[in-house]
Formats: sequence, C-alpha cells, structure tokens
Amino acid sequence: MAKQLTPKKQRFLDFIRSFSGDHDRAPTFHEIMEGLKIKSLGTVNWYVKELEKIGVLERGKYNAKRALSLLDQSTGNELPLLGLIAAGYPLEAVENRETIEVPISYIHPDNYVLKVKGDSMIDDHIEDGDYVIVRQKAEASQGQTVVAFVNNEATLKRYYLKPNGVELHPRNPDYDVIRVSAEDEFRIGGVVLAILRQYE
Amino acid sequence: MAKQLTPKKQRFLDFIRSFSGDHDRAPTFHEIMEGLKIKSLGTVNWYVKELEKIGVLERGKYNAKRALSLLDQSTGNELPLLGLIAAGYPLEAVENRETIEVPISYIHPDNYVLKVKGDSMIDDHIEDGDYVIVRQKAEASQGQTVVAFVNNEATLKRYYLKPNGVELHPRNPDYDVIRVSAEDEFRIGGVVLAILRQYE
DNA sequence: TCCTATTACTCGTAAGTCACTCGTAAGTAA
DNA sequence: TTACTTACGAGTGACTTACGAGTAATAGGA
Repeated sequence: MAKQLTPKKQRFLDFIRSFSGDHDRAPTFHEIMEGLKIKSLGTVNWYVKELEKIGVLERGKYNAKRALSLLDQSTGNELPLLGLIAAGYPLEAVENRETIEVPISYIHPDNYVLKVKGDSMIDDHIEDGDYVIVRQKAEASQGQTVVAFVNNEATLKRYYLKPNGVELHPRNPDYDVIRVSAEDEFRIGGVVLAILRQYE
Repeated sequence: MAKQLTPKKQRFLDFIRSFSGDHDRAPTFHEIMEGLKIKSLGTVNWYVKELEKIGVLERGKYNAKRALSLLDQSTGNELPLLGLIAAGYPLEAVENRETIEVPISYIHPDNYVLKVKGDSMIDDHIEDGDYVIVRQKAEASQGQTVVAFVNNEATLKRYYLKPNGVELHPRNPDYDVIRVSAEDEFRIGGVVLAILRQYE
C-alpha cells in the first residue's frame, strides 16, 4: 500500500498530518510555507495539486477557502472496506485500499466494512451493494449476528453455541439451520453491527 | 462533511456553549459582542446566520424574543428522527425530539430520518426498525427513490414522471406500479438517500 | 566526457474570492 | 422607553488559484 512518494512529497504530507493533529484544522498555505521553509506559495500550491493528482490529498469541496481546505485522507469518520462478501463463497479481498463513511459511534480500530456482492443474502433482506459494518472478534454471544466462515465459505448468520456444537441460524426463519460439525473448519470473522444501504 | 468549521466560527460556538453553561441562558447579541471583542452587532448576526445555515445552531422558534433565543445543538453527527413510516399509513410523528447518528456526509439541514414500522416494506428489503435517511425536497428526478404521500398515505417508491402523470414503481419488480391520477392528493416528502439497519 | 532530455521541484507575482468586519437603521417584544 | 433582534451595504485583507519561468538532479546516449 506504500504509494511510492518522493521524499519531499512525503515530508509535505507528514507536515499536514502532524499539523492537523496539533491544531484541529488543516494548515493554510502560508502556514505550510513557514513550517516547511518554502519561500513561495506557488510551490505549496504545486505540491497540493501534485498530491491531489495521486489521490492522497483532498481539497475541501464546499469550502475551497480559508484555513480548512486541505483534507488528509482519513478524517476519522471512515472504516476500511476490507472485501466483498457473498454467502457461500470465500471473502474476496478488495485490492486498492478504500474506506467508507459510517456513523461515528461505529468508529473503532477493530471495526471494518464488507460490501455485499450478489443476492445471496436477499432472504435476510440484505441486497447487492449493501455495506456490512463488522466488529472484528473471534467469539460471539448467543444470538448475535456474525460473519462466519465454514470451510472458508463466508456467510452472515445468527450464532448459537449449543451443547452439541455451534449452530448458525439464518435471520429468515424459512431457511435451514447450519450445524457445524467437528470436521468443519469454522471461524468467526466478527460480529455484525449494522447494515448501510446507499441509494442512487 | 459539513463538519470542519473555521477557527473563528468554532470560537464563536465555543463562547455560546460556555456562556450557556455559566449563566443558564443563552447570551444576547450584545453579550457575545463584548465577550468576543466584536465591534458590531451585524457581525454577530452574520455568525448566527452562518452557523444556522450549517445547522449547528438554532434560533428560538417564536423568534425575536428575550435573551434566550440561541440554542446550541448536539455533536453534529446526528439527524433528527422525525417520525415512523409504514407503507400505506400516514406518517406517525415522534413526540420527543430524538436524533440518530449517521455518516457525516449525510449531515445537512434538509436531511432527516424516519424509522420504519412494521413489515410493509419487506418486499423492498426494508425491515421493521430500519432507519431511512431522507433529503427533504419537493421534486425528484426520474428513477429516484422517494418518500411519497398519496392521499396522505406514506410509501417508499421509485419516482417517474411520465407524459400521463406520475408513476410510483416499487423497487421490487414483482409488485404493481402506482399511477397517480389527477384526483389524488400527491406530494413528495423527500428523496431517500440511504438505509441504516442496526443489529442487536 | 560532454550533450541533451526529463523529472522534480522552486520561485514571485498578479488576480480572484470569500470569511469576516464594521456601522447604522429599522423592527419587535417587554 | 428600553432591551434586544434583524436587515442592508460596503469594505478589507487573509487566503487560494493561476501562470510563467528558472534551477537542480538524474539518466541515457554518443
């Protein structure tokens, strides 16, 4: 994921990041200029355009003005999109690191997002394109909805631990319960916190 | 998106917050002026209008009154929950002002949230308890999913304007199209932006 | 070894655009 | 009247954007 930046550009980016951390706003061109001993605003502007081109920096869309116009990639309102999930298939990793915005209460280092591919979960009213917000953990409580891997096939089910083993119940009662046997390779990918569907 | 305030605006907001904490009432324009070393009421008013526009500040509803007309709002990551929606029934308003958190890019003064009641929209894979994020507006483009009111009955449908009138298509093609006739009282409550389902 | 081309970066300045400012005056409740 | 809110018009300068030209480092070719 290392983007192969030139050292100077990297330094420029690091400055913005640390500045934004210290004050909680992005620096102005002037502040960058002073902080980096650059002697011209044009140079600063050149960097911004350059970094914007690569996609590691964003300008404020609405604002485009004032102190807060540069925005560092992850603003802390997003979670990483780790892959595509389709019931009955292995997880399909997503190559270029993407993130999607979620309600801030879901922001947590152990949380991540999966995108649903296909209509395999339509019975649970999860459509193609929906986003699943997941808390990464290996155990679950009775009845929680989890991302489960059985023999490396992903699925979304309610988790129950019964005396004779793990049971995975579909949320839609019209479908069958999966009983995990001892021979099955089984693992919990995380607990499902929420579903987000974006129209348009 | 709309979060990033300019430092000055932030300072203005902070002042109101701390003033309200100290005296339990909102400051008058004059008090803000003195407290912030502003030399003109016009400036204060400018800030108020500005902050109101972004939706982080509210004026007293019955307007123009007493010292206490400014009201600070919550964290800015939430939208108001305006009511319960069930297909085929009038909107049911929710009495006590509630809010729910949404991804920040949905934060906008014209946006609001409805909670789905019952399984009337299950065919569109919207379950009981789901939250619908809506942008309030009276018109829609072809094919957008809208909150529509036909004869005061609410429903979620795709909107199409055809030569012979408005058509409302269910998202699920197995169901029938609603054709709005001239006698029908019809109104768009807003455009659906997203669905949020919280488990547990 | 020198020549040349390319890339990475630098400078300064001029033009444009809001963010924020002021003062004053009109309006509205107690 | 008093205390306060709303409205308008007109700055000003902090800040961004755009342009043109210049340097420094590297690589490749002859």
